[in-house]
Amino acid sequence: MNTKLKYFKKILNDRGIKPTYQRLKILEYLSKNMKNHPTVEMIHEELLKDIPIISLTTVYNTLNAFLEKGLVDGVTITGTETRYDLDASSHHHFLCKECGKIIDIEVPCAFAEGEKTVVRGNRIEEVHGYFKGICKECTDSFKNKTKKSNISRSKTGQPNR
Amino acid sequence: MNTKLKYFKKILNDRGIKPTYQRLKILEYLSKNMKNHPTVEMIHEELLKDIPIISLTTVYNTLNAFLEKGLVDGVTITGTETRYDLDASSHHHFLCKECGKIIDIEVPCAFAEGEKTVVRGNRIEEVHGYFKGICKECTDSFKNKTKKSNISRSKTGQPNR
DNA sequence: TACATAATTAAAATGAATACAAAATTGAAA
DNA sequence: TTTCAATTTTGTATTCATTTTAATTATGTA
Ligand SMILES: [Mn+2]
Ligand SMILES: [Mn+2]
Ligand SMILES: [Zn+2]
Ligand SMILES: [Zn+2]
Repeated sequence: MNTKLKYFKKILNDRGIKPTYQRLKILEYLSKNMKNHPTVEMIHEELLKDIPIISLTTVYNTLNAFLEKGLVDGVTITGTETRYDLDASSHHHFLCKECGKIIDIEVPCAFAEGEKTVVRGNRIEEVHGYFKGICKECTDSFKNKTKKSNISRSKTGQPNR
Repeated sequence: MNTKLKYFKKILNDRGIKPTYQRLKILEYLSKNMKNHPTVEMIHEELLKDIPIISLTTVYNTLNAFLEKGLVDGVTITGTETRYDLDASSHHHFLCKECGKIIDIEVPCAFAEGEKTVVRGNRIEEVHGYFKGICKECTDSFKNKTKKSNISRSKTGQPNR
């Protein structure tokens, strides 16, 4: 049997989740898409290629099971749907308003690092931090576009519209 | 005319929002419930007492207009619905898993305070930070319950169930 | 008054997530 | 191997927040 799947099997067993085929494939997908923070829809869509009859409900059920056992984290940042993250350690995210991608961001934060577990008397169990803005790549590609149009203006002598 | 409503009228005018009756009342409600972070439903429910035919759509429309003009902030923290906050300055929140309330939390954060506007090359436009856990009041009332049952046990000699 | 524009409303549509019950699978015990 | 209960998967229906659409109403101006 696939050595990777054996590894995933152990992970599920360790968390007290019975390792079924669909659960293994969902876990496999998550591990391959660590940095994508996929939606339920994305996971389902992709798995349909391998398991043509896997139901959306199963993906929901599985992810909820994973959530309960702390195997994954749910990232609610777009406001419309939950994104799933196999990295369940508390870390920050950045959502690009231009290209829509969600990336991990490392920032110094005593709360995320678990150094402080209480704020003003309130006991912290979860820390959620994220930014919205324009990502590096989108900023750069905008600069490039501007530069190009400057060149074309200098050639034509026409102002940009 | 109500002096407060005149004040709200100015606020809307300054933001380029035509001050209609329903908009003024929604703004008034928000100002009275600053610390509540109400849902659309809560706002609608309450306003129905004053304006028996105000529609849920109008509340949605109005809040979306307020959001666009930066008059309010949308707090998505429960995962199910948006909570609205007349304090649009970026600040942290705490959601109590026990009693469900959402409170403002002041924490030292260079990003929320606007000192840093870029993280690893990505341009920040919004900063969102919140915690989930057990609030001070709920923690205290749990302690009290425990203490009480200890007293009652010492009186009755019976173990707690 | 008449017309244009904007705001409000009710009704319908959308979309993520859950509830539910039937069918399929699993894993022992007999 | 057969049996049988427990668990999982599946498809469908439903819920719930929010958006869209289109009709109605209010507002302002010529
Ligand atoms: Mn992440
Ligand atoms: Mn607040
Ligand atoms: Zn981008
Ligand atoms: Zn509480």
